[in-house]
Amino acid sequence: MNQELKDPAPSFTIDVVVITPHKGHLSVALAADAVPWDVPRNGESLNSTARRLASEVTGLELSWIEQAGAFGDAYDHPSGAPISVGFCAVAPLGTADHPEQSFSWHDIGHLPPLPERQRIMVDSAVEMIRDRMDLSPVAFKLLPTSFTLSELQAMYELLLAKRLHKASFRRALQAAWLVEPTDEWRSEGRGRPAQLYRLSGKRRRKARRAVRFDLL
Amino acid sequence: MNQELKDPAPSFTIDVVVITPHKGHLSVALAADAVPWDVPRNGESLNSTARRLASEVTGLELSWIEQAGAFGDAYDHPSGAPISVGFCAVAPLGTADHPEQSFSWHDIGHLPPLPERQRIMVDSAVEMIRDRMDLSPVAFKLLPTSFTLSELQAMYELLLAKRLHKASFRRALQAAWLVEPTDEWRSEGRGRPAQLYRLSGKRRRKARRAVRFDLL
DNA sequence: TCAATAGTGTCTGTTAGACATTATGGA
DNA sequence: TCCATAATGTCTAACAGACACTATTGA
Repeated sequence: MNQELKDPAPSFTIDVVVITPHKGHLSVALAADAVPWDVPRNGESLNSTARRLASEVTGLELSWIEQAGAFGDAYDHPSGAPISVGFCAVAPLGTADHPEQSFSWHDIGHLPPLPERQRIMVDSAVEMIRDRMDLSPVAFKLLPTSFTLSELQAMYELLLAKRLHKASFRRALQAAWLVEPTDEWRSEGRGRPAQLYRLSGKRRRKARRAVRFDLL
Repeated sequence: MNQELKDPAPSFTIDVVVITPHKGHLSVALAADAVPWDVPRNGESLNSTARRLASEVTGLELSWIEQAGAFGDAYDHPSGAPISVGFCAVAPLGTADHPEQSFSWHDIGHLPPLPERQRIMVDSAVEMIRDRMDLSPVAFKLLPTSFTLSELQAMYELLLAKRLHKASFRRALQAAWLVEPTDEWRSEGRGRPAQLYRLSGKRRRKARRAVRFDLL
């Protein structure tokens, strides 16, 4: 990364908001009270720059990372660049338990003061996850590869910030052929042990949605 | 606009894909076989630059214009800039009937060769409209302020590229309190005249959507 | 009159959500 | 044993889609 301003201001930067669940909330990785950012190296694309940054932050190859857009109206940015391309990446549960050198994780509800442009980016990244979770398996990428259905539901509830109906949640999941059971079970304190599931690679039911008018 | 390269390559450009319905298809405005683009003037924000460009293209103040993201991996762009911020704007039916000086409208199914970066932008803009139409009144912005329900349905069918059920469409529309009738009627050739409606400014029903798993 | 389009009423299969019940472990 | 959690079955209201029907105009 290039967080020390040794060069003149670049023409644009790539900023990556890496989000992971931690202690029942969403957390974002920061370095020196700023969202990790860099500029593309020779011939590097926007996406591959973002992927490289994300793997530096987490030590993992993240499987969900998407562009959130260009941000330039707020000029406060560590680089001095006129615009920054913001990316949103998600890391699975547990990533925040072992922070990489020079990064730390912060609850999105209690962020330190950030450069204005990056504060807007973090908000956009969270909103982007919420908007896309019914079209993209982003909620699954925030969990380990195997998980209980209760954990999956809790993740949906965390992202959507509302309670869901257990039976309906599982029925919809089953109808979509989205998960498949493993032969493992997990006992978590009291209560009946839960079966572990994983995201199924099989064909999905074709989405037979009616037109909705859920406008604001 | 700044389509003649008199200055050195800017650090980024604003490109605006203006889309309007025309003869039963979607059309996009081009100038000299390129999507209109410019750079922000002194102190101009990304959004206001895009709005200015869009009004130069259509002669109107467009009410739906959103950023589609930053595009930089395809280096072919008239400006020579390393990245461009793409916007998608929609203009109401009829806009393409009276083209402004130096702009022309092209069916998105039969576009002339465009700079690679801009071809990707046009695809993204169309996809963006499709993705957002159930959360944003974008379909209404592609119609005049008053319209028949059949016209509205035809617009939804054009954008979604599939046929819709008439009775269901109207029921959902009514349940959402989305439109209100005017006292005007329109007779279009043969058949019973249709009542004109407009987008209602009233409170919407709160969207009581279940969780969907419409993943690919 | 026929043709064409607007608009509505009814039926049926599907589904979301409420509720209840069974299953299975730990304390 | 009691309690907590997993998992599932049943009922009901709401709704999408199919179909048929009426309404109203121009040719």
